[in-house]
Amino acid sequence: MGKAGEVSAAAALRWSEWQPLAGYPAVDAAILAETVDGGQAFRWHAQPDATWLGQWSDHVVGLRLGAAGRVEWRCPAGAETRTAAALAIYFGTDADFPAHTDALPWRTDSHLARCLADFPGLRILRQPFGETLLGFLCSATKQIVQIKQMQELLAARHGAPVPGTGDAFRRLPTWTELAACSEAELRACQLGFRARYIGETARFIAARPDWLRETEALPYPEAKDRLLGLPGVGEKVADCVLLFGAGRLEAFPVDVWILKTLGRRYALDGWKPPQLAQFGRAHFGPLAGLAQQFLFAWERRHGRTDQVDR
DNA sequence: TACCAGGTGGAGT
DNA sequence: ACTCCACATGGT
Repeated sequence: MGKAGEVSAAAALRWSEWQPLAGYPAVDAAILAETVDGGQAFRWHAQPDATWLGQWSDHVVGLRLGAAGRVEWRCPAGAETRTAAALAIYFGTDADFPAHTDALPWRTDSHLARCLADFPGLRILRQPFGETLLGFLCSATKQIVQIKQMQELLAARHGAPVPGTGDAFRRLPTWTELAACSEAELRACQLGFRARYIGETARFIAARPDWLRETEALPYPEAKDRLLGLPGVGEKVADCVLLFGAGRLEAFPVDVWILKTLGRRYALDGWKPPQLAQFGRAHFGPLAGLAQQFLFAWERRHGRTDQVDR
């Protein structure tokens, strides 16, 4: 299991040819890394051959950078057609992120302008709604590397094999599968106190087969209200699920990094998360969640230490 | 070794 | 409504 297992599994599998990711901008390696491994998704792993290996739903994808920063992908041989369709959704290749980014108030916000310039091409992923909920239920006071480890343990121990890959890859468990797990089994996946939330949420969702699909389809305020009713889901997790798992770019999650960056760069030190969320919506507008991702990435790159350079 | 991590919920003011 | 704190556990 773990990274070594994935490497050998990836090597043993018969892969498709590499092909360009249509409709995706040229990026450098750091931007690609920030996009797939910067805290939106938790199932992408850097490989020793400088490719990325990622999974969502029953999709398995390799990514690499080709000439001139063009992103190329491959998948298990035979899955090319359905993977191409899934990639378009996942990476939002039909969405106009250049226009979205240009619509942010960077012209009157010099810090935002600096963030956009630092991560050209960064965008918001569109992940499966239920898997996004699981990932962010695991995220409370955990580092990204640990959240990734939890996802791998959950998939390895409780997820079904990905069809067409032998036993090389496993999906994340469905909510129905999670509902069948004991809390001890969940805790054994390093979930800690999150195990109870995940177990209770799983039983709630498993008893309501249409609940997730209906919630994903609702307008942002109603969808958020429903998510907030789940144990372990508060304002921040609900907004992450809607931003990264439902394409709601107005969702503005306030985590510890956004708390820091708004305090340091916008002179809002001491403001509470609810106030900051309101500031975010008012200042950044209907695409506040997209702005949030640039601020988050910039602060994690430059703000590790406590310096406050204005 | 301390402190921190893409927080939440419940108890006590 | 606001504040404080327990909750598990590995990274840095």
